Amino acid sequence: MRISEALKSQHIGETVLLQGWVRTRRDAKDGLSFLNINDGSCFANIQIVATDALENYNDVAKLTTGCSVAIEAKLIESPAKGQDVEVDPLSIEILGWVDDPETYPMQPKRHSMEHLREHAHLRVRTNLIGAVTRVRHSLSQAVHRFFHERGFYWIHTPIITASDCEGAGEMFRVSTLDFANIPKTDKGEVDFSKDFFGKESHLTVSGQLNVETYCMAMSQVYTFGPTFRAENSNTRRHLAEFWMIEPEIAFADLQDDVKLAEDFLKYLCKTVLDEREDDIAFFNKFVSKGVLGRLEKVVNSKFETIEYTEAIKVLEKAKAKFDFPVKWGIDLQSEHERYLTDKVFEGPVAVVNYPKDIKAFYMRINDDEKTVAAMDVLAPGIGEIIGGSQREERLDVFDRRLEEMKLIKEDYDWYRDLRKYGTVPHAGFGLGFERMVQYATGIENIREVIPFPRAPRSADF
RNA sequence: UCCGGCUUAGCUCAGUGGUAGAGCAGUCGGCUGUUAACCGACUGGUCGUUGGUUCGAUCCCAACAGCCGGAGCCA
Repeated sequence: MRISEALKSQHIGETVLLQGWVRTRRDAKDGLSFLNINDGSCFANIQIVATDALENYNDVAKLTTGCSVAIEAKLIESPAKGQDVEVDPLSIEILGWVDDPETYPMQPKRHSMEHLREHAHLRVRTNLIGAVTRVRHSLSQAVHRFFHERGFYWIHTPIITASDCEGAGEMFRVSTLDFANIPKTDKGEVDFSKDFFGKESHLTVSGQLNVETYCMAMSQVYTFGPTFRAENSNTRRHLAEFWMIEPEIAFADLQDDVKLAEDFLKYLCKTVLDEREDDIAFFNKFVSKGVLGRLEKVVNSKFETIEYTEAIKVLEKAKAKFDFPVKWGIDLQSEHERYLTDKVFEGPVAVVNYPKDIKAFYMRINDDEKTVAAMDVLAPGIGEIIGGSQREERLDVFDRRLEEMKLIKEDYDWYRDLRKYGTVPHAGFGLGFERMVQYATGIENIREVIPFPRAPRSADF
């Protein structure tokens, strides 16, 4: 039986098999030891009251943090404060000792995040990373459930791409060429026709262009998978490998897109509150004091939306001093985003209709010819958590935009086909999954919310 | 990549131009059910790396690496 189940008082009196890892051992006196056991099923440990009535009590009294045990357990009402249920063990089988307990890296105390990262294979045995893992799981399940309940299809877009037009950042090269002997063309350039795919290929930076094709038949689709950026970003908000969720909806405009983002974020936050109460209580107490309130606020309050042009006016009138001067046409800097989320709205806010010059080629030109139908959802403490837009569905307008941005039309042939053949208004957005986990847990550094973080000069384990 | 700070015992941290300390962990002993138990003893360190200044460097200087915070790129 999992410990989460065993802790329910309805099982008192039952004899069950519990299996897990020792978190702490306390000796009350000679012949009486308390073991706290955790199996990952919930935040709480279960307490084992071991006495010298056990035939191997001498060994049990030597258990240290990290040892694995299997316990034939009678669940009883606890006579002491601190827990309702505890275990009167019939037997304790020691499955695995800890070699050299003094150097076991996961001690029952607070560790630095750096230390935990250096032992990424063991850090999940801590309260913190265990709780993150459960929240991350609940969120991923909620992502699929949300879309499934609304009739969206999950599209498995490719990880490897030879299309050069995703345009969302530096890419990792995928190649089977021999670095020591690279084939060259007559002009002395690398001859990618000799490479595995017959041309340059990379890891995807976004599944959006691919998922748009499926949207143009299935109407409501989404991707949820790994994404790669070779940017040399050294911040607490960036990873080289991260998971992204990208829904795409047909017969929809920017308002529909904002509404979808709002419903989605609310659904995710509500799920975490419903399913991971114990873990969120822990984060709220020890990691980030306000995280519970922030989640409840997202669930219970209406989403704020502000026009980019209005946001600029608000920032221009702001008493706060900004390092970057505010004027119409600039991209919002971190300090501006922070002012909007923390001072003006005190919660997540969607900023819509940005100047076209600072946004991507596929975004739909508004009637004013100066802005595009883009939206960014900004969250306190995270910054940009969602970026999305209504897509340009008019072929002539799209082609003009490509020309303006000096992009090569032929590179976008299959993407342009979607506008040639039965085009419809459509929109979508991207949500950085790890940023969502950060928001839900209050964890400061993104490297703590993914099991094995990949970042510049960092790909251990 | 840029700016600032940090790097000392297994962990979390004090500290000093004359080669180092605490708490926790560990080991041993004690304690009539403990809750990160408590009490006593013991064990434990080429002070991030490389070079320089100095009679002498863990301490001052430089470079490098890593981490943290901020910025840029973005999700």
